[in-house]
Amino acid sequence: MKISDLAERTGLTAHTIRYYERIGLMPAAQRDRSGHRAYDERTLVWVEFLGHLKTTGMPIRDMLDYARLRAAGAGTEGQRKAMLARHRDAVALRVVALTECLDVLDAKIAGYGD
Amino acid sequence: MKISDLAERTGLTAHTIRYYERIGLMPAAQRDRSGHRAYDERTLVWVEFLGHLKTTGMPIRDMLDYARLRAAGAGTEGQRKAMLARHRDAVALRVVALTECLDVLDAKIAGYGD
DNA sequence: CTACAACTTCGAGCGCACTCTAAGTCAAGC
DNA sequence: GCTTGACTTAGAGTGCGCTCGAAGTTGTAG
Repeated sequence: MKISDLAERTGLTAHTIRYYERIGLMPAAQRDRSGHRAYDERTLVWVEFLGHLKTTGMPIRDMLDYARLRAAGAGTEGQRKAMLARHRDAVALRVVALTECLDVLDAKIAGYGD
Repeated sequence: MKISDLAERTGLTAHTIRYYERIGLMPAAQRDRSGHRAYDERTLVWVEFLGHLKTTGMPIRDMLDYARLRAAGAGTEGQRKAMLARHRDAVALRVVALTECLDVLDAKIAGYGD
């Protein structure tokens, strides 16, 4: 898979994918004989997971912490699990806050009449 | 109410409140005899409402559109209601997306075992 | 009278997450 | 053989939403 294919399948741009590699969010890509990046399905899964973290508002610096633990391999599972659990709880709180805001918005909208 | 009081009651800083006024998110404040900004309860309500829009991810440029309609007064209620309704729907979609991501996170966390 | 905190304006600076440009390389199709 | 287009690098630029600093004024407490 070339960078343009990965871009299409993830919704990122090739620019953004190179940026992610540069800052360490993605491991250095394999290269084909002409020096172009060549990706496999495992990379796709990783980028999609990063997408979930991004959707839920995790800052890149935290994704980097997670990526570094992942790169460190065995022995870091506990820390990774704890990180994700903390993040999960924060997201759940945000869902509650958003739901409350929806009520406020609905009330305001209703207040405008027809 | 002085700017420091409004700051304390809204959780914003005085710097941010002046910034909001500068860009047009808040109407030019009344001044006391020494030139200091003096706020009433209505301003507090407005800032709290801006807080709801911010919490739900509305960009400042959209808040500005809303603020301008509000400043224009009567006759813009329909547009304001439509804006809020569109925003409400977008927020509802985000809540759904976040909830789906929570499931993904839970699955991932469970995958790490104990 | 003096010290001090809180206010004022203007404008620069910052952190985040991209986003784009320039200049160059390479493989495939006509 | 030449054009086309996707790739490569390094580094600069962008938009958002603050955030801070400098320099000056004002009201209150001791």
